[in-house]
Amino acid sequence: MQNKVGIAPVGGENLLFLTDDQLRRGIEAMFFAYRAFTADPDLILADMDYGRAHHRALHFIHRDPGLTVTALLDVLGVTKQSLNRVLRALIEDGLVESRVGHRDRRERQLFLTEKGGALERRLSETQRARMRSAYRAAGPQAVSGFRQVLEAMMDRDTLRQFKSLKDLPDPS
Amino acid sequence: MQNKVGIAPVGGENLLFLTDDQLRRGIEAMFFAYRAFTADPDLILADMDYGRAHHRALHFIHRDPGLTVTALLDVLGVTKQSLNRVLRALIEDGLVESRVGHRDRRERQLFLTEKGGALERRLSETQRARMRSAYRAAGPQAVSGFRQVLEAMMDRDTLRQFKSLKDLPDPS
DNA sequence: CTTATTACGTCAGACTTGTTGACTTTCCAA
DNA sequence: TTGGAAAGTCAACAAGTCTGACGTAATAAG
Repeated sequence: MQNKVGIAPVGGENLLFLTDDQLRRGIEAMFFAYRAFTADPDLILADMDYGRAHHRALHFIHRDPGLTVTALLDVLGVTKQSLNRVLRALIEDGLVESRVGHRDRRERQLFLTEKGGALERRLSETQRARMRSAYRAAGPQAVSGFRQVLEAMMDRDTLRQFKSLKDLPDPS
Repeated sequence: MQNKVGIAPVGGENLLFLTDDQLRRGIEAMFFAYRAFTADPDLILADMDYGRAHHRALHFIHRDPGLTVTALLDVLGVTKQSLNRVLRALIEDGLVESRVGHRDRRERQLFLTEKGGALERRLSETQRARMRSAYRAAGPQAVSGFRQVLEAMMDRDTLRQFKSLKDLPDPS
């Protein structure tokens, strides 16, 4: 079951890093890094009545203004009932605006209000700062590897979703 | 606020990758990759009455058999009330054994039973398989960068915790 | 020896985030 | 005009987290 040898059975390269122990270290690094990664926004959100779910909604509405509820549902991978509660709170508090779709009027298109944009910036800036610092410390080559491994970890559908995310049209 | 230029103000290197847009892509990659990363164990756990919290407990008991409840609390970063519920279920179901500490009899030392070890292996093997495949696809240099960036993202205490984790004495 | 502290366990109550299932409303399209 | 898709709503529940309070046992400190 376990690979005690530390050399992959096939493949000509030096694959010492594929020992179970090295893989376990990678798994643990993901666990610890993700916790650190979410720590800063969580601190801000804890003061308000919001949680991580609200942050995620704000993030994806910011990066693709006017997206429909279904599209948001898709990218977040939760049920509409779950998202609805979050969205309702954000709309009631005036952070998100829900407009009737102009092509298909059944659809709702979501936009951040000025207030919503302000909170999104405040949240994402802490996360960007951490990421920027990590990128700077590790260097360009490491960043490239970081991105390569993360993408290779995604399943087909997730990767497709990730790749299809458009660039920000207007970095406000 | 936003860095539209795309070149870091200081630093002689090519720091194009530090634009806000590149940082946002990194943030999203973390989000999607972490979701994929936990998907396989979650599927297995869903069948039983267990969740991600049980998996984490099994993982750290496996990697450091005999650790005390306080030590586990520390590494997981949750409250004892939260952990207690998880631990009680695992002990009642015969996956974890809690022995009175031989040095300090107030302490409880935690061990996996054979049954617990079997589940831990089943869970971690799916995660290792994904990580192995990602590592193989990305190559050794990318793996090195991946690890560097993840470590650079951790805060001091988390990094200290991560570094202090011992290697597995007996990869059973 | 008495007292304080530590480690652990437990009970109660709350919140966030997720789930299913059932139902209504709206509205496009055949 | 009617069927079906998109969206929203309500109810009930579960996992996992939290805080606060309390009890017990064992060690450490005085």
